[in-house]
Amino acid sequence: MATIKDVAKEAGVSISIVSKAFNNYVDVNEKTRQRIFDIANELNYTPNIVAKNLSSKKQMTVGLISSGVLNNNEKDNNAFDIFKGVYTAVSESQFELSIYLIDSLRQKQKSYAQYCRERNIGGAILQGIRIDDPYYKELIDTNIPCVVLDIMTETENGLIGSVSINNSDASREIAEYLLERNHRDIVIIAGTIETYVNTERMKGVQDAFKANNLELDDKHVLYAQFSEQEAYVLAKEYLQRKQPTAFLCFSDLMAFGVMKAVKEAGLRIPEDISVTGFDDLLLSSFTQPQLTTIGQNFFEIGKLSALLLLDLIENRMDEKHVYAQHLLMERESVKTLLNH
Amino acid sequence: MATIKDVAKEAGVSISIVSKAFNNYVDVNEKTRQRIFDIANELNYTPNIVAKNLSSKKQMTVGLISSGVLNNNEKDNNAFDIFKGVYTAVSESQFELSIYLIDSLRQKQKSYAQYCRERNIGGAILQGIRIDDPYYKELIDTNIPCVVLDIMTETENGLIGSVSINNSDASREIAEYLLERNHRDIVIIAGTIETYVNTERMKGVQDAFKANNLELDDKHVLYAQFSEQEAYVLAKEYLQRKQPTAFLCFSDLMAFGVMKAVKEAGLRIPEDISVTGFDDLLLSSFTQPQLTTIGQNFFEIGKLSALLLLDLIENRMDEKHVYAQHLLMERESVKTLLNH
DNA sequence: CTGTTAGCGCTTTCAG
DNA sequence: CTGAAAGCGCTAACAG
Repeated sequence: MATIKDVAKEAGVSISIVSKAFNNYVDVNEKTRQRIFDIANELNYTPNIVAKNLSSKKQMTVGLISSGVLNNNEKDNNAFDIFKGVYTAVSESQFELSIYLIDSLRQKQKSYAQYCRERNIGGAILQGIRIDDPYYKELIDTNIPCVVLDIMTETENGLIGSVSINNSDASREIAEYLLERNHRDIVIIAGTIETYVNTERMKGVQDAFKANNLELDDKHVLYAQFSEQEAYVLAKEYLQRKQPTAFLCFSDLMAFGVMKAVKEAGLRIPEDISVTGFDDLLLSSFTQPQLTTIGQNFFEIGKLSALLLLDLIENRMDEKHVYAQHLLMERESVKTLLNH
Repeated sequence: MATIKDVAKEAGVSISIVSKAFNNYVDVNEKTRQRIFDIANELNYTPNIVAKNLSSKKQMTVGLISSGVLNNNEKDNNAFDIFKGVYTAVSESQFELSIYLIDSLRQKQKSYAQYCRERNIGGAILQGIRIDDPYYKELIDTNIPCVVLDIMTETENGLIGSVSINNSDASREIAEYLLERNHRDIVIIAGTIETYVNTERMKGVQDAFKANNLELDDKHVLYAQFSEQEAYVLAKEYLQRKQPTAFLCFSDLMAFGVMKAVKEAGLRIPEDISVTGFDDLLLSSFTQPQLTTIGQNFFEIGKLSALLLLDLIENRMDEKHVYAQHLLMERESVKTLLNH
């Protein structure tokens, strides 16, 4: 393994010149630089990132801290798309990417701050983290720049950014979509209360109702913890008592559960009951019927968050929250009702 | 940021003792060790992995080099499962994981060997790599231990392992499955010729045919490059001339293409034509009809390959090729024909 | 333009 | 059991 020393010796210069040559310093004789490169090439030399990292006080790696991936529902590979987006953006920068997957099942989980300190991590992207996660708070309170996905942070630390779609807008759109089609008896399958995403989506629904001079009754809001199974159970229960014209679900996964319950109740979608989702999972275009839902581009979200993080690290960000685009994917699970 | 120095000073010992305490050396006074830990805790000290990596000559990180992930078909998230498996195994070891995603579209791609050298990588897992990849050859020729997935390596380097299902066995099984159901007019939708996986699967089919005293006609083998679209085109073409009783496909993706062609030809699956796949993608249980195929546990494959790599690195491997389990997933796309 | 020197934070002999 | 010292491969002043 050739080191900088070998190159320096072979080229008959000091190692600092070699270092400078490789770091594009201008004050290096062009001929010397060329000779150094030739020799480096010949020796198959390439600067050691680990050493570089240690000696330059700069932190050259960013972390992607992701919770719930390992024990995730296999139908949900959004995390993979986010990862690909992050990777793409980071690999085009000078930074290295380090990945830390958390798993509720895994005990010896170390604190995120410690994880970062150990690796000289200069900034992190947090995904799937709950706002009440103590490690999250701890990390935010360090001065490590962070970008969080799908949660809104409440600290006044200048180094926090966040990326998400505009959840309330998206939610309002899909609620209005149902309202325009004359649905009035809508059941909301919400996720986990007190979650940022849930709050925003709730707000969107309420806005849409208000805009139509309607009132959203609490009894029509069911909290299914973003779980397919839970949604299935709640919808099944509900259907034994009443039959709404539509279920508006805060995630596709929950919509799948609802669809199952509806079908088991002997009802047809969308003829008897309409269903909408949120996320646009891969499977959502393959359900029977295909699910009308809100599409998020997770690859893009990953990319945006990495870009935002790099901006934060270099202290030249314009805005701290960036919204990713969303799109109402109109498919087959909603029926237009007759106006009466 | 507390360093080892701070801890040493605070504890009134030399840094070498602190180092030893943290590395579980036995020759450290138990009381000293305890004091060091207490102080470290108090100071929020945690050893810096980068420095550790540099000073100890040992290589503490393994690489996952993965090709074709970024521009992959979105229906295919096997790479993600492999990744999760690798991550799981590596995170339970003392090693760090570094990921390198290649993309045919991406030019400034650096050689795998260089990638490893730059990061002090002590061993790598290669996924989605083609055997004729020049960088692959280069890496294999270094003495860096490697584990390759789904290809068989031909070098005599003692530090190469490989992991895959037993492709010829699996292929034979699914061919026999069709044969047992009295299919005799079978068209093989093969992948890319000269590919390890393809060769093995071909062998399996041939074995099954031979065992039944049948001959496989070259005219019944169509090479679709593992592409859904290509398979669709070839099957469509073929169906204009002849109508086999079954299509045996070397990947689920190609099976999807075939299914589309069959349906477009106005034929029913499996009533008119049976179809089988290979891989068991998530979608394969959601197609109409559900696809009978060979299931691979990619998470397990990832885990196995990481374990094998760690073994190789520590020079205590028993075998160089490990087979992962496969499973014939019997679903709805094959019909049993009447014996005549 | 180039070389010297002092680290980065840690591990690892080698003495004591 | 403990400490001093050399060094991992590189960067970054600071002189010249």
